[in-house]
Amino acid sequence: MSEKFSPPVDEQPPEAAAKTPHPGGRPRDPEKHQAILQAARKIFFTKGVAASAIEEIAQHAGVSKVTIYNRFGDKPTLFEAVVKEQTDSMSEMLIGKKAEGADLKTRLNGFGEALLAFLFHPDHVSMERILAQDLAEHPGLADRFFAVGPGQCRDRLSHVLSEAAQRGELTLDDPRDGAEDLLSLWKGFADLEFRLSVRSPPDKAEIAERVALGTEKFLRLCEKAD
Amino acid sequence: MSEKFSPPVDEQPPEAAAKTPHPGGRPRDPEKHQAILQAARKIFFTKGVAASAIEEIAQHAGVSKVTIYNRFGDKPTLFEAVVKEQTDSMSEMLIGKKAEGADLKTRLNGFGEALLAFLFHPDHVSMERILAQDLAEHPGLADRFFAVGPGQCRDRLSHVLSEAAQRGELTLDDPRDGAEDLLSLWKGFADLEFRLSVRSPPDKAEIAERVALGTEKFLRLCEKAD
DNA sequence: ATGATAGTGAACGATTGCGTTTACTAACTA
DNA sequence: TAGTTAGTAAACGCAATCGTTCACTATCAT
Repeated sequence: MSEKFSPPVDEQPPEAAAKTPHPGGRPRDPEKHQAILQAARKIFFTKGVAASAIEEIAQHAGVSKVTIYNRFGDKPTLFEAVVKEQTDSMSEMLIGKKAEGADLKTRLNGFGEALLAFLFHPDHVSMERILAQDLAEHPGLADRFFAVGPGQCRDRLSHVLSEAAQRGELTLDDPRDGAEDLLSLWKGFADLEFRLSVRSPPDKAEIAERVALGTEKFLRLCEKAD
Repeated sequence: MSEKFSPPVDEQPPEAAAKTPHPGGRPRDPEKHQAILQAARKIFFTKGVAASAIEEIAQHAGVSKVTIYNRFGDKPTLFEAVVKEQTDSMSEMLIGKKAEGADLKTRLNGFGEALLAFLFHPDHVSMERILAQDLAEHPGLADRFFAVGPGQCRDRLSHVLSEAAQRGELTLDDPRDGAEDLLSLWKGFADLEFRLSVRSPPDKAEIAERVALGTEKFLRLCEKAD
């Protein structure tokens, strides 16, 4: 695997795109880019990186194998592009859900439901599986992924709790530990079951129920923690 | 991968071993069997099944490649043998720790420490990583592994809690849910960090601290749950 | 000693899949 | 129309690895 987490070689900064529009010649088909990433995600996350053949991805994307190599240059680089796309969408989701609402419980539930819907999505479960393997082989990547993924997620929740504590809405020793506890209660045993393919992905209702129960337990825990 | 979870073809029932001792000919070297499994575990759990070469395992075990094929016949079968060995040792551990002790907290802590020491061991973390990938491809295996692994673990803890509830040592709606909560609090965020190779495995002291904190929170939760 | 099984080392055929090259067509600019 | 880039299809060289076979040695029971 590669040692970097960088974008594909051909990717241009959004602003530079205007400066270097079409130096002449046939323009790239933007749909192909998406098609490749989509197919790569599906294949990579299903069979694992090592077991995935570039040619299969090409075929699945309706694209020539050479096109993939021209655009991404490498198998590891293609994989990193897929991972980056996924983590970006997670960041977007976390920003989108500002955890607004009337009381604390409602706010937490909103945050938790959005988060679990993302974490328990088959695509994400698969990615975590594959990525864990990859990170074990390349320790350098682990911290970088963790920072933009689970770490960011915990910190954001921790911030929500911290604010609530300042407003006197709950008592809390350490917002960071609190966030970890809340996340653990939300995910619970189901997390393991999804990862091991014992259960099929949950629907909205099941997620809402999990989150509600978890939030309730967490708040009960805080009341007694003063 | 293979579709079954059965022992290697050559394995004999323990009793039959006396009946069919040595029909003549050179006896098998029992040390080689262990050496192969040990090497296979190391290689499989480090690089993944697909990326592991039988020849490397053979070399690492100080054994000829043909010997492996003669004994296990197949790569998937070898992998299954390794997994079986691991789950067996987990069952042993769970039976060994009967969760005995003076008060409930001590008993739970004893159980939790033994369990986490096993779950957070690098070998087990690696196996769960690799296995998750394999189970995703072969759903039939998932339930069978879950039953002898995490499922058994949860049920055993659930039983401990249930008994305690009957003795009036704690109040509990559903021992099964309680067990899941307690497990979640014990594992916490650290579980994810180990799986993603962000943190190195914990020592006894760290485990004991995690477990103590988790147990405390859980018991606090139960007191308020009546 | 004889026959049988276990084990080794080396070579083999077959397959797979990476990444490249070649020759060709398609789309766009000047 | 000429020049340039994007894309395709097919074939190639190359390395890895599976699972097998062969010839040979080692270790046991009778």
